[in-house]
Amino acid sequence: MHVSEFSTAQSMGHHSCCNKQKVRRGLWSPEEDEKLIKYVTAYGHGCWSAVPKQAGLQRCGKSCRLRWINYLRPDLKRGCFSLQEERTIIDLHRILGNRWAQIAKHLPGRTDNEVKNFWNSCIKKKLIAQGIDLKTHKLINQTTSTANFQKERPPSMNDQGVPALGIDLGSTTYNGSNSTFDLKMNADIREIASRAFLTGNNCLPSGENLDIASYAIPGSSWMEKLISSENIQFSCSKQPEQILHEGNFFTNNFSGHDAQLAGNITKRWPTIDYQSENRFPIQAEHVSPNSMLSSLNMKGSLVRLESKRPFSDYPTDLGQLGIQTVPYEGMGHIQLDNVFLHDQGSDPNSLSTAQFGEACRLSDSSDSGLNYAQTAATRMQLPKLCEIELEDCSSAQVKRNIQFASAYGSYEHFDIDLLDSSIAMGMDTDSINPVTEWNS
DNA sequence: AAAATCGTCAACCGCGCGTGT
DNA sequence: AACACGCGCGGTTGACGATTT
Repeated sequence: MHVSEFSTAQSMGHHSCCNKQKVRRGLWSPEEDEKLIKYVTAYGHGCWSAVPKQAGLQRCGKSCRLRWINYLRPDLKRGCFSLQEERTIIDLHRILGNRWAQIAKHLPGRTDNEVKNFWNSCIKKKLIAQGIDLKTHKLINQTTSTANFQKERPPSMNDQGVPALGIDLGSTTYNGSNSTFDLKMNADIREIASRAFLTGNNCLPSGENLDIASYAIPGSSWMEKLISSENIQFSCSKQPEQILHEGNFFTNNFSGHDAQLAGNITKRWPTIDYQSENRFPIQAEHVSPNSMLSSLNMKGSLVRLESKRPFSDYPTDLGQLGIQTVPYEGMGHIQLDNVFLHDQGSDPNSLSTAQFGEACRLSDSSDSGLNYAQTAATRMQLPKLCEIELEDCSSAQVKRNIQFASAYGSYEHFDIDLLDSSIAMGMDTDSINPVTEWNS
């Protein structure tokens, strides 16, 4: 492939947009770039197939489009991927597979091509070196079970890393006697929280009401400030390294909701990234409407709902669920956008927002399905992709989960998409007794 | 020092989907 | 209904610089 090469559509079988003209192929010259930039900046791209002619380029429209999207667009980030971006890619790949365009949408300034290249040239090797299966993201040679779930996840998800989640600590400075650092809620979770806390109704399925007053936030709450996009600044006389290892630092210094929030943050404070990035990314899993983070019992990443049949096939009347006779064979994969996930179920008033890229797993102790009616009024919308995973829990639990999912189906508010049923779920279906209780 | 191999990434290719005729 | 067209996507290629042999 050389810059000077010309070819014709007839001889090479190229795109229809190249049919009637000789087109250049290969790398773009600075002159070509300039022409394309000038044209698109002035007139927009409009119909790509018309661009080369208008811009005076001997390229096909497709090539112009690609060059613009992947290289010339002004909003591209360039440069190496940050650790945070890498984790986001891994987390999303676990959920989405090789859907690079979808993944790239969650990485501002990055293109699908860039993400794909990064995955193929870099991340892939790391995961393989860690013995992680590239499709399932589980450790190779380890059976699936509830107990093993945490261990099977990529290290980046829990113990060492931070998915793109709710709260970030900004840059930290230490002047020899004091550490100062900023806390800021990221845009995703702020949007969720603000709709729940401040606006209320527009985050609820139609016909439901939320008593906002019952979730009043203390005026001095961090949460309130964070939602309003303020930085919260902390200062203390310890070195950052010391703080990192003091699990009770925040709880000793703040009270009430703030202390609980802080305590949870502190516990999840990772220790490996500080030196290199001078940042404190935080894996704060959930923020609940009463301004607390959700229970520590939350089991990490929820994100997948599986069912044998298209979601819409499930009767929305919970009483009819017994219709399914072999619910697990050839399980499909349901992707729920705008889903709100219930916490472990102990307190219907403390529903938590499942964070983007993260999820709550419906454990055996979860009563999400059973409590559904009770808790419906406090559901709110999750603006990002979310899925729910059925783990190898009892069939009764699976049934509840399906009820839970099915209940969502009764709301047009939720946008439900059935993905390819061939997607490997990495699920140990043998450990489930699917039929006997299903019909009960 | 030269050749071989590796790694990265821009660019290409073919396919599928949506839309218009 | 059938076809043409444009677009976006994921898989793949190949140029080229870096590293190893």
